Amino acid sequence: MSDGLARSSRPAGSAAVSIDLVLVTYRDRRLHVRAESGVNKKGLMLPWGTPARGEALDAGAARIARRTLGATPAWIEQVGAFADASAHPGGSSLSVCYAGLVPWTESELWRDAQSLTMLGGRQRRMVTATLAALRARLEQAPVVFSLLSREFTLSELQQAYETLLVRRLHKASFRRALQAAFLVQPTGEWRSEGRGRPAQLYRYAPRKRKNTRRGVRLDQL
Amino acid sequence: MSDGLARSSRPAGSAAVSIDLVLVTYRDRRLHVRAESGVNKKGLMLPWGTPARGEALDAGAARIARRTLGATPAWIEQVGAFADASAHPGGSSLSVCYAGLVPWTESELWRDAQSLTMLGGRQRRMVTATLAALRARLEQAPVVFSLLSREFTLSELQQAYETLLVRRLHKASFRRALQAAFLVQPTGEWRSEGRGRPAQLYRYAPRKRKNTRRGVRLDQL
DNA sequence: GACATTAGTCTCAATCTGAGACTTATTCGC
DNA sequence: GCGAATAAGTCTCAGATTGAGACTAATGTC
Repeated sequence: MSDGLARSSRPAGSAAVSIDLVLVTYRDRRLHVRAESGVNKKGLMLPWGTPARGEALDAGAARIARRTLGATPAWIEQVGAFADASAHPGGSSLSVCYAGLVPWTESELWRDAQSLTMLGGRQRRMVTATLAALRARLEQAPVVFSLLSREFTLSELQQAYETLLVRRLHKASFRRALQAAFLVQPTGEWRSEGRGRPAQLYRYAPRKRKNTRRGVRLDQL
Repeated sequence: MSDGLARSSRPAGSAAVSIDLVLVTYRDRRLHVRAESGVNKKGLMLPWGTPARGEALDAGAARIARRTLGATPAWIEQVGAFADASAHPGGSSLSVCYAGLVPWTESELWRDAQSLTMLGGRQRRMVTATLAALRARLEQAPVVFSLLSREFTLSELQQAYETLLVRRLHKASFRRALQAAFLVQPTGEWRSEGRGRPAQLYRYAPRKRKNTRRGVRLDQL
């Protein structure tokens, strides 16, 4: 039973619609999500808005993202529609959730993705669904590269993958796969991060390569 | 610019919402989608409905699927929300699309998934998105098994995979992978399909097995 | 009974993978 | 300045995985 739908005085099939964003960034082995304090200072809420007249959903999501971040996310994609009983900060009964990925920028508004218990039920579910969707999409779209700044070290890249996958990867294998996929290009510059040998900087620069279609994987079913 | 939204006289952010189903089945190396003739006998339309008061989206989709098929689909999952300018048979401005998978049953209403040009623009996009989503989900959820009847031969199973992936698979490799994944169980019965050696019948019966986590695949990026 | 047809199996070479050790380059503590 | 600590980047190797293609098995057709 959807409180939102029941509460409204609209005809059945008509609903107050919101567009909600899960803006994700990565830093230091942690994912962060943009959230600010809620309507009446109680709890937190995700950035959200309402589709303008005649505005497509994607365009609306991009607009709200720009309003929130001051820039368009490196990657944005719809996660799905959510309409459960739990309340929405704007009182909408149906929310279309979008994931937006951006490189880290300094801000108070990033919250650790783990500790988002202060979100409302619907928005909390959206965060969970978004993170699951990102993990599932990892191998099909440049999700991880959208989370990093334009130049990054291979260790950073690997750590970002490890964070999203919640498991460790083998260094040599990871780099071998990366090399075989022609995904990155060294910039020629190096970054010295405190102690240890300086790391080569890379840039995401995917190049065409022959389609290596392999058999189906059935082991996750 | 969304005609649907612009046309309506509702306040911004309020929209007529529909739930649209892409009911998919498989037979004989072909995918089929349920569609019937449209509102004024013009063109085709997907089964759709309107969320009931206080009804969750998933529940609504299941209800419409039952109404259409007389039974609950083997698998049902949301594909996403669609709200573009193109018209919807019910005039809704926002449609939440669900994919529903069922084994083949004889009916006039199945249309070849390729030749659905007579659908409206929005619903045509939904079909495309659904098929893409199914292909992407193939390795994470028992998509293919939901398309087949309870008992099937391994050749049928492989052909269904080949249809969804739009490429051939190697017989021995496919069976090896299947065996390693402990996904199916022979029923002990055999089916003689005209000429050729009879095939053993199998049933989908996934068994627990140790998590074989492999490195990331980067070659699809 | 020969042949076409489909199911199911087997072998083998090539490729891919993960473990772990190894080399290189830098900072830190003294 | 020097050795230890630390992190980047490379290498080797054995074992697992893969695809090609041949091979055997069981059935219907002529």
